[in-house]
Amino acid sequence: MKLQAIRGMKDLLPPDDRLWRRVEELARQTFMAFGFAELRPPLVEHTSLFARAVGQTTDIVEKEMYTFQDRGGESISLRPEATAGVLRAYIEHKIYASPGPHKFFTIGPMFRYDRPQKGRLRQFHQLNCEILDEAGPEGDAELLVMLTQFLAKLELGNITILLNSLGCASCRPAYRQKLLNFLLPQKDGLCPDCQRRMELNPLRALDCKVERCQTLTLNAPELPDSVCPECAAHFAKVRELLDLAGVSYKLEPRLVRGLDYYQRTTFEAVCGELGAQSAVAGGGRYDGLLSLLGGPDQQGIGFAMGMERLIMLMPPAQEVGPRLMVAALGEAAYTVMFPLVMRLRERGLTVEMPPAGKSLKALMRKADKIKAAQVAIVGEAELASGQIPLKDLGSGQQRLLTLNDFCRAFA
RNA sequence: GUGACUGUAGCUCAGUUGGUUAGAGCGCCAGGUUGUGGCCCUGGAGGCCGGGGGUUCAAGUCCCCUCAGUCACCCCA
Repeated sequence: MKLQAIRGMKDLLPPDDRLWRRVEELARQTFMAFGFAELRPPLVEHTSLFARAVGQTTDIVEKEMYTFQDRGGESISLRPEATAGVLRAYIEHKIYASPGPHKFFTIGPMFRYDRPQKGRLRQFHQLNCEILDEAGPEGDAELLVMLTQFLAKLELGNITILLNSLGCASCRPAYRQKLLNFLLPQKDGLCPDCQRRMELNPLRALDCKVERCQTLTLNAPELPDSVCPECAAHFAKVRELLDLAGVSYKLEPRLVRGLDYYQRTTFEAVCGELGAQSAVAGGGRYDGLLSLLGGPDQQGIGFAMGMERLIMLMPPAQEVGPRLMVAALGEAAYTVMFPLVMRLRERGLTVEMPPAGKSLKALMRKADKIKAAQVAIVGEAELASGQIPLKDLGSGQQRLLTLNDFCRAFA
């Protein structure tokens, strides 16, 4: 037996649990203020759902999914992203029949069989938001404002929003051809990856990291100049609303998303401190995806944030000790203090009471080690006098309280 | 899937051209100190040297394989 976590999958250990809770609580609070409700799809879906939604030829579907047969012989997969499951639920439960827009958020683990590195795990966690049955640019803007507000509340700093428009089903094919016409004559000069990209997704050649490819594509046609008037108007309105809301962003004509379903507005939130995996959030509009999955002819837009990447940008978690430690010297003291401690806990106070068998020195060392804010020492003498010393470990000050006052002190 | 670097105590790391019984600091436990912690002193526990194979009289050290970690490519959040 291998006593070792699966590669690329990590245990969440204290004190980091505090960071995770803070992110999740802040996310729920922020998303709900914008009218989002939580939708939790299963972690596993039919493989065909992801193949259809994410794109048959994407790397995610082709080589990164955890796919296996269940005992009934069906091909099922661990979700590599959240949108597909949310849309499936939206269609299956006919949520589209009631008036939109509908706003959902999903928080949880995603799975991709990648080679682990900084900011990249095989089980990672995303905060995911979708607005469905929303065709107008107001939805795009609202979502981006919400994302910006959330990142600001986390006080991460140094994050840039990159914004682009990919065009729609009617104008993107023309652009794609225009780009291919530009790339084809210099195919031999491009890196092997870009030559492959020309087959699969030529737009990706635009953000290649190889210097030679960047030089060769310097004068390549760019998206915002090539989209149709409708897409251009949509994009202009999104930017106008963002300006009104005071959201700053950077236009990035070469920003391309890797999932097939994105159209029109796309965006990414990046931070240089993260190393190679610099995107903390990414998303965009996916008009046409609902109908592609057999749903209604409604539009949608969404984003996902990588929780591990957010947390890497936060200051490290500090151990926080209990508010009070009761040091009971001897069984008699323990018996008296036990019900009191239980009552304090009932009120929500964090209280520790180690077993009675230890020496005073050991108890005091423990109080220090667990960083208790205050210590009450109770032994034979205190029981006899009815006076309990309560010591503040920060200031070193000590005061005497009766048992009654002691309980009241923490009310 | 490709490449580079790294695996020695709970943690951070030493360990010589291969050579006796593998070390340090921190942490942990106990004592110095019989009811007041942090500092100091003393003692103690704790190691399949990631795993397997090979070379050798002899391997933590050299070679091969493997697993894992880290970073980068790729991909993406």
